[in-house]
Parts: sequence; C-alpha cells; structure tokens
Amino acid sequence: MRTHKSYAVGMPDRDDAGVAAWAALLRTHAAVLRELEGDMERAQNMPLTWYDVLLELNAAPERKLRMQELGERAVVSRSRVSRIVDELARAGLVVREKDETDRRGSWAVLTPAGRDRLRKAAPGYLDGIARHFADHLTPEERSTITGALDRVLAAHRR
Amino acid sequence: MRTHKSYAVGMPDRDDAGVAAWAALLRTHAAVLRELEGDMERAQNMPLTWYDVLLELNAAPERKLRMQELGERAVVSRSRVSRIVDELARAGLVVREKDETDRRGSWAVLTPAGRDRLRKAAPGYLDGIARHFADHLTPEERSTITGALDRVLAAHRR
DNA sequence: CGATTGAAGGTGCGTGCGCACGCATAGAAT
DNA sequence: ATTCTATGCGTGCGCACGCACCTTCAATCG
Repeated sequence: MRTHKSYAVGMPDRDDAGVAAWAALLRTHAAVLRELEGDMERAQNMPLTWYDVLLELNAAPERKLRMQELGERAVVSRSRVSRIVDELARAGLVVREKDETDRRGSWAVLTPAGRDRLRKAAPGYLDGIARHFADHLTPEERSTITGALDRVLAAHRR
Repeated sequence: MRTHKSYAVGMPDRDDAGVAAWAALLRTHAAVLRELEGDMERAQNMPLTWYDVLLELNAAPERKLRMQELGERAVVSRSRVSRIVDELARAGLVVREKDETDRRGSWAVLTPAGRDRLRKAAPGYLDGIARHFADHLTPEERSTITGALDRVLAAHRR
C-alpha cells in the first residue's frame, strides 16, 4: 500500500501520521463510494443521495423536515437538497408542504410510498456498506473511527 | 453528534456500528475537504488535485510518471488526470514527454518550477490537514485509522 | 508476415454538485 | 406604520468529474 510512503517535500515529517490518515480516508472514500453508488444504482435503481435524504426524513419526527434541517443533516449542500427533494417529489416518495405559520418555510414529508421504497432499499444498502467497508474492520476499529471522526466533525460545527 | 442515531428501518441493527463509521467518514470527508480546498485556493492559488498530482510526481523516480501510473496513484480518475496534467503543463509545472520505446506511452515530468511550486505550497497544505483534521485525533487514532482504511483499500485493489 | 487482440492515452459528453444571487417573508428598530 | 435587517428557499450558472468511446500502437498468434 502506497499511502504510507513519505511524501515529505524536503521537510521534517513530524505530521506524516496525520497526512497518512487523511490520505487513507480520501482514497477509501473514493473507492468505497464508487462501488456503493454502482450497487445502489444497479440493485435499487436509486442514487445514494436519494437514500440519504429518505433516511433522514424517516428518522425525523412525523417523518418530515424543514429544508434547512435537511440540508444540515444530509451530506450534500442545501441547494443540492432542494433539487433532490424535487426529484423525490416527482417520483412520489416525498411531498412538499408549506409551513403555515412561517410562510417562508417549506417541509419535505415522506410519503408511505417513500417509506416503502426506503424499506425495500435498506437491505441492499446495508449489505453494500458491510461488503465494501465494514466487513474489513474490527469492532474496535469501527468504534475508534466513529468516535475520532465525530470529534473532527464536532470541531467543524462552527 | 447525530451520526450515532439508529437509522434502522424496522430491522435489527446488527451492523449499526459499521454504518455509523461509514457515515462519520462520509461527513468528515465532506466537511474537511471543503475547508481544505478553500484554504489551498486562497493561500496557494492551487487546487487540491494539482497538489496531489505534483506530490506523486515528486515522489516518483526521476520525478516522472506514466499517465496510467499517475491515474492509479492519484485520487481522481485517469481521464481527469489527463486534463489536470494539461493544466499543469500550461502553467509550466510539468512537461509532457513521449516514451521513446513505447510510442503509445506518455510521461508527465515535474519541472524545476513545478518542484518549487510544490515546496512553496507544502507548508500550507500540511498546516491545513493538521488544523482541520489531524489535530483532533490522538496518535493512536491516527494509526488505527490509517491501518484500518488501508486494509479496506487493499480489498478494493481488484 | 498479416491479422487479431489488447493496452495506453486523449476527448466528447452528460451530469452531479456547490456558490452566488435573488425573491419572498419574518422580525426588529425607529 | 415604515423601514431595515436577517432568514428560508429556490435557481442560474459554471465547473470538476467519470464514463464511454476513439485512435494509435505493441504484442501475440496463425
């Protein structure tokens, strides 16, 4: 594996460990996402981003979320979410609903069809993550990674 | 942090740990890359992908690499690398050189100017990784992450 | 040898994405 | 009330990216 090579550009490599970890994350992201996306498209005929949004809606109270909230929780940007919700609405998996008390606001509400579609897709999704990613990790590694990266994320929440 | 929430869609959450780790990786990638890219653009006026390619070339014997090799080592696709090398060539940081013995082949060779530019950019790059990512990790976490993800990557090398 | 297979590299093309902006509306200030 | 500031959302736009394909050439096999 080449990600361990020293890429020092003539300077002491004090932080090589950090760079190596980042490089590994970068490459893993690219490799796994590529496979996962392909699997999902083939088996569920559903982009990963759709699944992501449906998942957040399903986990939300009353299965609905304001666009802004959705933008913060999903991996993609808020503007992107706006378009994805459009697509989901066209597919009947979600309905848009305007907020009555704040007329700027807009809700995305999961439909029964959307919930159904999510249930159908879930096994394939979980299986993909397991095969392409999680199965290659020990339980300790899983929890270390989650804990460590969540700490990084927390630092970015400002 | 919400990445820990159970997203189970009505099924046992046997693999929640794996999913949580993947979710954390996904979000960390998005958050850190965004900052890093911005920093690099602002401070070094250089896209991250340029840096990536220059780095690989600098680490290669004679500071040159076949396009294919470069495509495998870099994070982006081979076709993308082809265009990036074009840009680097236009900026004088790299020259294209055709292989004499295999006339299909093409080399990307780092120029002195390219090496110089890389040296100039390196501190900012390393600093960015440290601030946005590595500083939030313990040494143990760094090495665990690197080792674990490299194993995942190895599994994908086929 | 000539034909076939397959590798290396570049390019046309579609598309997913985020940024910057604009519009509508809410809430604060005066 | 009126004006001003801030917030929620959608959208025009440009860009980076990967895929599929094409061309060029090497190598293998008859």
